[in-house]
Amino acid sequence: MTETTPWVLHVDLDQFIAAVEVLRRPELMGKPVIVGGRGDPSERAVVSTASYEARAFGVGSGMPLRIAARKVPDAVILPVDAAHYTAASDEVMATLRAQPGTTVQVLGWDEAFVGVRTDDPEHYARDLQRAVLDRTALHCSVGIGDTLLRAKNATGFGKPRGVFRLTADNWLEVMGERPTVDLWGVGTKISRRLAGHGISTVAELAATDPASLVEEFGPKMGPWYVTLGRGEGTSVVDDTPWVARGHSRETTFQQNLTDPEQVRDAVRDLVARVLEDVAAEGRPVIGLTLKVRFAPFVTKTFARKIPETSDPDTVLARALELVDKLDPEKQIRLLGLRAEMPMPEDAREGHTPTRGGW
DNA sequence: TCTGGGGTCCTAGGACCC
DNA sequence: TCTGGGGTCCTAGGACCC
Repeated sequence: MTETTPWVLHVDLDQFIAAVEVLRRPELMGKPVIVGGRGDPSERAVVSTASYEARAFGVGSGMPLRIAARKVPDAVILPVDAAHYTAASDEVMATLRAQPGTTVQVLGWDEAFVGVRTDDPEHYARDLQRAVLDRTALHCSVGIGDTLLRAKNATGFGKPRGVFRLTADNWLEVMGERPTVDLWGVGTKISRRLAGHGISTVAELAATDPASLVEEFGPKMGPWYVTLGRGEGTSVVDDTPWVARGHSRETTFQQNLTDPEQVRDAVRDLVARVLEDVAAEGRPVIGLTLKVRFAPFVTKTFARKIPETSDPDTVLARALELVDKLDPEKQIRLLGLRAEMPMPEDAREGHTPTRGGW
């Protein structure tokens, strides 16, 4: 073979948000750092990222900030500074794109797939880690795979600061006995439903007849879960620019809302904020979704298509019509508004229907 | 312990049409 | 009068990811 082998690398920054905060406040090095909400543990908020020192106390992403603060009394709790993380992320992604021969597919602030041709992917991964560290002073882990899925699942075994390879050769050996919830794309709900069919491990899922899951999960998702169990799927890293399908804003009220007029005020505010993002792209609005969380934790959504418009007053009027569907007796703890935008034809073309980031 | 904010995609069921 | 089968569009809801 004269051509070198194509590989998928999954680059994942270690404790990204906490690490970025420590960089601009070196005195925090080695301390338990928790970033979340507005940095006030008495408010309704959750942990975005905890440093490894804080994780040692059992704190993790998604945990209520209040609980995290209780677990680590001396933790330094900081507010989320999205603009700062975006800037740091851009530096990291620029570094990846600057490496010879790479195709970069960004998944979020702190991770990306990198497609590359090489006969020594471990060596390439170490070069990548060094380049990122030299330019941004941030450490990352790298998963190597022959599919996106295997690369993504490999990264966890390399953390922190390491490299791990997962291919068709060792997939079942490494992943086979693990619970299905460890798979990227399978959460707690699906893993429980799979268990109801006698499928608990990755190996069991991989050995399942795809057609047998159609009734439970539908024509696409049933067979797709078997694909996940096998670690298969695409090997193509896709760097075509991302086109937003919509924009949304949400607010959680510190005290539940009961007054309908307050709800209308909140919707006016959300419309204004959503439209800022939509207007920035110069695209019209074609649909609205109002998402409401009632106390304690029940979510309802109300959606409607609307004639294409860029007029803020029209959007506001339509949004307020959705508000009228709410039961005024119910206490509201979260309000979200999403505006959908038309997809350009060329962006829709060739788009692979996938979920959860790819 | 009590659950943020920003996204993506899939499915079911009803309305409507031929 | 009661009925088929196929298709599309829309709404609501669910699940997942970072």
